[in-house]
This record gives sequence, C-alpha cells and structure tokens, in this order.
Amino acid sequence: MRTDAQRNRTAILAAATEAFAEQGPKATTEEVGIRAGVAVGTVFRHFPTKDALLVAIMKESLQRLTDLAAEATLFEFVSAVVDEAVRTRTVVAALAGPELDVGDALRGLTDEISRLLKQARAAGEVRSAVRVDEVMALMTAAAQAAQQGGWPVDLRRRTLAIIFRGLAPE
Amino acid sequence: MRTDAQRNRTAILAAATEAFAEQGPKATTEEVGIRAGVAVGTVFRHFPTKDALLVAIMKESLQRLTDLAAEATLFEFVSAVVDEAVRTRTVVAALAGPELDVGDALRGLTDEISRLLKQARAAGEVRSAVRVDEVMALMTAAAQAAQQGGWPVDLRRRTLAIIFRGLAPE
Amino acid sequence: MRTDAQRNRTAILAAATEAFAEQGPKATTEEVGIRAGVAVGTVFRHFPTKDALLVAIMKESLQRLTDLAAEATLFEFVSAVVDEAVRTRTVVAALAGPELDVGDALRGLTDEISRLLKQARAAGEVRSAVRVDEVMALMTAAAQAAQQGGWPVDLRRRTLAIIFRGLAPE
Amino acid sequence: MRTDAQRNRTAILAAATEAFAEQGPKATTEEVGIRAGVAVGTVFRHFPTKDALLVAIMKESLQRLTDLAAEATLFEFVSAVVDEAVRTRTVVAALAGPELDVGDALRGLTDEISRLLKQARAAGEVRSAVRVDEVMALMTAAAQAAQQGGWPVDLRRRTLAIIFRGLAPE
DNA sequence: TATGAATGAGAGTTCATTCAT
DNA sequence: GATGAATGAACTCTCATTCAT
Repeated sequence: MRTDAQRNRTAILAAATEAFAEQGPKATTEEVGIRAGVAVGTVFRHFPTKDALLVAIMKESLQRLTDLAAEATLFEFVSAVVDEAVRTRTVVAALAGPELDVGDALRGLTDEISRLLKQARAAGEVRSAVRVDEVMALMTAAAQAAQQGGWPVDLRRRTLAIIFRGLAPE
Repeated sequence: MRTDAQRNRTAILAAATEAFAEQGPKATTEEVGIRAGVAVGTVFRHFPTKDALLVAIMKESLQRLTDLAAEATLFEFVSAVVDEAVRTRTVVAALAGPELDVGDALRGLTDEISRLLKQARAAGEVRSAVRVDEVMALMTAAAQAAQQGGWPVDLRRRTLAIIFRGLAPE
Repeated sequence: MRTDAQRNRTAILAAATEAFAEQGPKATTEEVGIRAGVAVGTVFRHFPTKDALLVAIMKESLQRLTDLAAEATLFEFVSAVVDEAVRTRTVVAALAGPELDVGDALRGLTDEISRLLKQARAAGEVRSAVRVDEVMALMTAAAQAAQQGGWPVDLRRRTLAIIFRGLAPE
Repeated sequence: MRTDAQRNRTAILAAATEAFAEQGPKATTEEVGIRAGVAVGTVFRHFPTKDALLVAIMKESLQRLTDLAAEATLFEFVSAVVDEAVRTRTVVAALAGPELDVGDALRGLTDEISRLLKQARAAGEVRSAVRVDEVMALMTAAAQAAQQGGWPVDLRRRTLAIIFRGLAPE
C-alpha cells in the first residue's frame, strides 16, 4: 500500500495548499481531509500536527523556488517568488516570520539570492551598497502584500519595477 | 451613566490596542476585559463582536495616520505608517485585505496619499509616472512585512530608502 | 451570580463523584456536565482540567476522612476509609499512587493515622513493633481491593478483623 | 504457515506482557506490535480486541501461578502472587474485578488456594475459622496495592507477615 | 497470513457570545 | 449599564479496529 499512501500524502499536501490558500492557516484539519478525500486520522497519520502540515507545505514552496533560482537573474527570481506567493499563499508565512520552524529550507533560498545579488552587482545592475537582507525584505514584502491584497499581474509588475529602479546604480 | 460608559469605552479600546499589539488578533476578549478592568460582558456591550472591536482599533489607527498626513511629506508619511503597523499589528489587516470592513476609513488615508503624491511630484521628488496605487501597494507591503517579520528600525529605514529611490526622477 | 456559581460548583463535584464512582476516572467530562445539569464549558470554568476535577474530589474525600479521625479508634478509622473507598472509588487513587498530585491532603490523613496508631499502642491493642507505613499499606490495600472487587460489607468486616488480629499483641 | 503464526502469537504475548507491565493497560496496540516486530493487523488477527489480548496475558499469569501452587505452602504461594502482581501489572485486574472475563482461569487458582488453606489448617498454621474468600481477598488486596503503590520488597514482606499473623491460631 | 494505511468516533479543551442577576 | 457565569460549537489530536493490497 506504499503507492496509495504516497498518493494520499500528495493529495493531502495539495488539499492543504488549496485550503490554506483560500482560508489562511485557520483552515481546519478536517477541511483539509475532506478536500483530499480522506478522514482526519489519515491527515494526522501523515503529518503529526497541524503545524507539521503547514511546515511541509512551506518547505515544498521554498524548495520549488530555490530550484528555480538556478536559471534566473535576480529580477526574474524575485518576480517568480511573488508569483508563487500569489498562487500558493503559504510561502509568505515562511518568508515573513519565524513562527513556524522550517529548518534549513529558508537557508537554501537565502543562499541563492545572495548569489544572484553578487551576480547582479558584478553586472552593474545593482548598486554595490545593496545588502542581502534588504533584497530579502523587499521581496518578502511584495510577495506577502501581493498575495493578501490580490494584486493583479499588472500591479505586481509595476511595483517590482519601482523596487528594482531603487536597487539600480546611479 | 454617560460618563462612566464613555470612560469604559476608551479603556476597552486602549486595552484592546495593547492586547492585540502584543498577542495579535488571537488575544482573547476576556484578556481585553481584564486589561481594561472590565468584565467581558461590558466589552461586548460596547462592541457587539470581536471583529467590531478590531475594526474600531483599525479605524482609530487609520484616523490617527490620516491626521498625521497634514503636516508631513510623502516620505515621512509612509515611514509613519510602517512604524504604526509594527506597533499595532492591526492596521496592516485594514491596508492589506478586505477581510474586515473598515468602511470609509481607508478612503481618507488614500486621499491624503494622493495629495502628498501630487505634492511630491510637483516638488520634483517623485517621477510623474508614479501612480497612487503603486505607492499604496509599496507602503502596504513594507508595513505588512515589517510587522510580521519584526523588522528592526534600521531595516525599515534602509528598505524605505530603496523604495523612495525607485520613485525618484531620473 | 456568586450563589448560582457556588451551587453549580457543588453540583459538579457531586456529579463528578457519582460519575467517577460508577465508571472510574474514564468517565467523560461531558458526562459529568450532563449529570450536573450544566454544559461542558461550565465544568471547565470551575475546574480547568479533568485532572483538577479528579484532584478536587480526592481532596474532599481525604478531608472528610481526616475530620472523621478525630473521634475514632484506629480500627474504626480504617473501617471508615474502606467504606468511603467503596463509595467514592477515587480516594483509592490518592492513597494508592502519586499519579495525581493532591498536595498536602494526604499529609493530614497520615498524621491522623500516626496519632491513632500511637494511641492504640498505648492502649495495648497493637504491638509496639507495628509501623505506620504498614498500617497505611494494609489500609490502602483493603480499600482498593474492596472498591474494585465490590466487597460486600460482610467480607470487608471479616478481612479487617484478620488484619487487626495481625496487628494485635501476643 | 502454522509455525510462523505460532511464533508470532508467542512474540505478541511476550511483547504485550512487557508493554503492559511498563505502561499499564493504556499501552497502545501499535506499541505492542512494534515490540513484537509485527504490524498492528497481525496483533488483531491473533487477538480480536485489545481486551482479548489483556485477557490472554492474565490467563497466562494465572496459569503460571496455579502451576506454582503445586510445590508451595500457603504463605509461599501468596507471596509469589504478590511478586507476580508487581512484575506484570495485569494479574491484579483479573483478581480484583470482573471487568475482564478470564473465564475458568481464576477457578484453578481458587482451587489451589482452597487446597493450600486446608493443608495449612491441618498443619495448625491457620485458624479453622478462616475461609477461602478471606484469603483470596487479602491476597488480592496486597497484590493490587503492592503493584499500584510500588511497594518495595521489604514492605511486601512486613505486610504479609501481619496478614499471616492474623490468620494464625490462638 | 501479514501488512500498515485508513477510518472515524470520541476526548479534552478553548472562547466568542449570551443572559440572568 | 455592568457583571461574570453559562453556553456549546469548534478544534486538535488519539487510538482501537477494519480492510485493501
């Protein structure tokens, strides 16, 4: 039954992503189970606490984004993060606060941003005075606000343009 | 007794501001009552639901900020909003999403920003292409992220500097 | 509403005593509420956890017994404890194990037994070699077994007679 | 495969004895399975309910004790029962109450005690007035209390000495 | 037969809201 | 108006038992 279990795990993650995206973290574990087509017990078998479920979703998002960084410029990457945030609504929680412990998952993302930032500086696209925590902060801010405020693509693009203008030299 | 009631209302608002600032919106109504030196029933007499209490606080915040706009530049104003967000933990909800209905309270704030933006454009401090929704969006983003992420004053300042650099002409 | 609250508190204690006597500590908090004619929330308002409720009952029993010791011989007292155990089913837990913390409540009882034991020794009814822990142990044993085994009065009497024969001089 | 099944049955019984001895009857069926190196399903295949498993262990204990009676005096036997009770935590339940139905398993034990009692009476070690139910009751009481109270060997010995003094003639 | 994933009925506890005093 | 006790729906988590593989 390894296969079924795996299928359920996936279904639960998908259902949770959806439920939390719509209702925030206050969505019920029961609700997640219903959306996944399983009983509560099954949700808890796969994720021993509600927080564990939240964390699992965040890690997934963070991993997906970290992978994405490999073949992107800083600007493209930040845009991608904001888009993902709007879609999944959970990355944000991981980026925004330390309330839930996502372990090393954030580390990978920070490392990639650090790398992309250096690259951008070298290319003369970003002032050398700009620090990583500033980029992280602005990215997080845009992602979080875009998601909660339901920013249309257009507003996302214009806002990021302003931020990147602020990062540029001269 | 009009006077007593008014005094209680004020005490409850203060207590709620404090409680929600410390513990977020999950602070108990009972907790608010205790801090105000009043029983729960009294809290509910003045504010029929917990949400109504939250809304009242938000409106207060928004009003305070709107008043503040009279004698500030755009930059000063945005900074003030971010600071208030970090302090109260609740304004953000009003700015960020429509989950709680604050009625016309947001309108006043938007109007002030619109006015300050025009002023800044006239003074040549902001590009004429910059629109109000962009400023609102960036302000909201910074406020929300600063609050949830617990940004230190330093980071708040540096981040806003970048945003304003992005708004500036040339 | 102090009066009603007190009345409820009493009703809850009575209901709990009854429920736990019949079903043991596995009786539901809900069940206790129903028997007391109140909602679960009320039970929890008076006793913050189920264990607290259990402890309250035990303390009551222990107190009642301690009071009883004032005007009794050692034999009468031990008999009374066994009878109370059969009736309440909860004293036993306090006597038998340290799983629930009853604070100083046991102390008073132990002191009384110590006093009664000395008295009995002085009266030549108990061998001087008999120690307090032995009396406590035998009393607890009889109480616990009588309760769980549903010993009829007759068996209780005969069993205690043997024990007291074992304590007697010669 | 008969052999495998038998081996599993034995392993489960051993595991259950261990688990219940350590954690009492609240030990999980899953826990038993793990200790036995078997899945839960297998535990339930051999013992249709958790209670059935408990009963099986009790019967084992009772049988072991009954066998022991063959070459023991009444005093030795009662001591052995108390020791077994402390070790297994489950015999007691069988002796103490009718909550779990152990069928005829108790009968054998009672018969042996009856026999040993007659022997002891004949040898003049026990008063002729002492009845079987009294001996059973006292033995059960000591066993139960010793187990729940965690009586040290020393206290067990002293307590039983008093009881047997109570049974003795004169 | 064995496996172990799935089930789902509770159980304890919390808290916004109501209402008798 | 104020009090604070009472309410009870809702929520998270557990575990004996079932059943598809």
